[in-house]
Amino acid sequence: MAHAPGPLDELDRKIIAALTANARTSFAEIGTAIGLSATAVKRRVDRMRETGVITGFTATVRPAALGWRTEAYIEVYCDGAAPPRRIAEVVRRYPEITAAMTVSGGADALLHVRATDVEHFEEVLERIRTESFIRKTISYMVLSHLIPDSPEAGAGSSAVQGYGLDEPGSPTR
Amino acid sequence: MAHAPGPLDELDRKIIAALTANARTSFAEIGTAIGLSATAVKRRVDRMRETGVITGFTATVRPAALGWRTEAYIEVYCDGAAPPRRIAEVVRRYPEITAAMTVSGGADALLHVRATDVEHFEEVLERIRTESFIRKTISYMVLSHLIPDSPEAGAGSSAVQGYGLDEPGSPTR
DNA sequence: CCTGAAAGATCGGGCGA
DNA sequence: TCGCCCGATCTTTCAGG
Repeated sequence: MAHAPGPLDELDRKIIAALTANARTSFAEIGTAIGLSATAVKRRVDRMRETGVITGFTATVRPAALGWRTEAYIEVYCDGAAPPRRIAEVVRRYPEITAAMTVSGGADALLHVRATDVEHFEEVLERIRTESFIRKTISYMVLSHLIPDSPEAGAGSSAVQGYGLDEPGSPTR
Repeated sequence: MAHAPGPLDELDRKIIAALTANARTSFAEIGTAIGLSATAVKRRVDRMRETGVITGFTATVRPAALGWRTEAYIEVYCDGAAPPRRIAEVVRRYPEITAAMTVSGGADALLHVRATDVEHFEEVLERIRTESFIRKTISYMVLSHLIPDSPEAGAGSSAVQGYGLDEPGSPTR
């Protein structure tokens, strides 16, 4: 939680590369790969967590396997003074909203939404549109991913995920 | 790599929740938490990796700490027949493009881009705009994230990340 | 499908260079 | 900062219900 990132050397970067490739790689294995002892690797990892460079370790899951089969981005246009704080409060109430940010350009905010299916998405969209300060929305349904593994992880400062128990109970079947 | 996801029971979901919260949680700990032996937990995790439910384990990193301080979404409008395959090929050549997808709505594709700074982003954008089939682009610079931890991980079927050694050599300093 | 046992690897703290 | 040492814990395979 400290905040003194301090420059990372090449060893730190290699450690990060190893851990992003596989978060469960042992410190010993990383160590032999980069010419350091397991202890030294662990210390560096601890320090990077301390300073907020590494914000966590997470399993990546195929959302469809958990029942989230629909994905969309929503541009949000707000009334006059749209205080980001207000938007943030509202947005946090939706488990379907997995990312939200203010943006420059036409829209005030951009939301990333996951839903079980199109019906569910429509329901979420309608709920969002009734929020007091929202003037207009434009939705982009995601059709297909062009990059097999779209990282995007750590877009904010991710540490905990936890989409999985929120809503859908129907696996791939 | 097999593909027969087969329904997940509640135990599987709890294991996923534990591993997304912290990918380095030991099987033993997960086991005691959900009332299973470490062996049983491992077997279930192995199976879920096998069937593609869990696609990998990754460290989440604060991009700014690695030198990626600028983030944007780009709507791409293509000429006439815009074959997704063609777009995918091109898009894969850009290390700065961390996610790309085809979308319904006005635009043909939506790109997520990370750059070291605004100058770098402008340079990337200009390169993208010279691609043969692109007619028009609209950029949204990300100003601030409204959800502290925007998961988004596993948007596709993530297993490896690896942004970190591609370009920027300048840490936080 | 599960548990339990056992061998080897890993973790994590302490200590000295 | 590092590497080495060591007890506790974890991983992984195997046998058995």
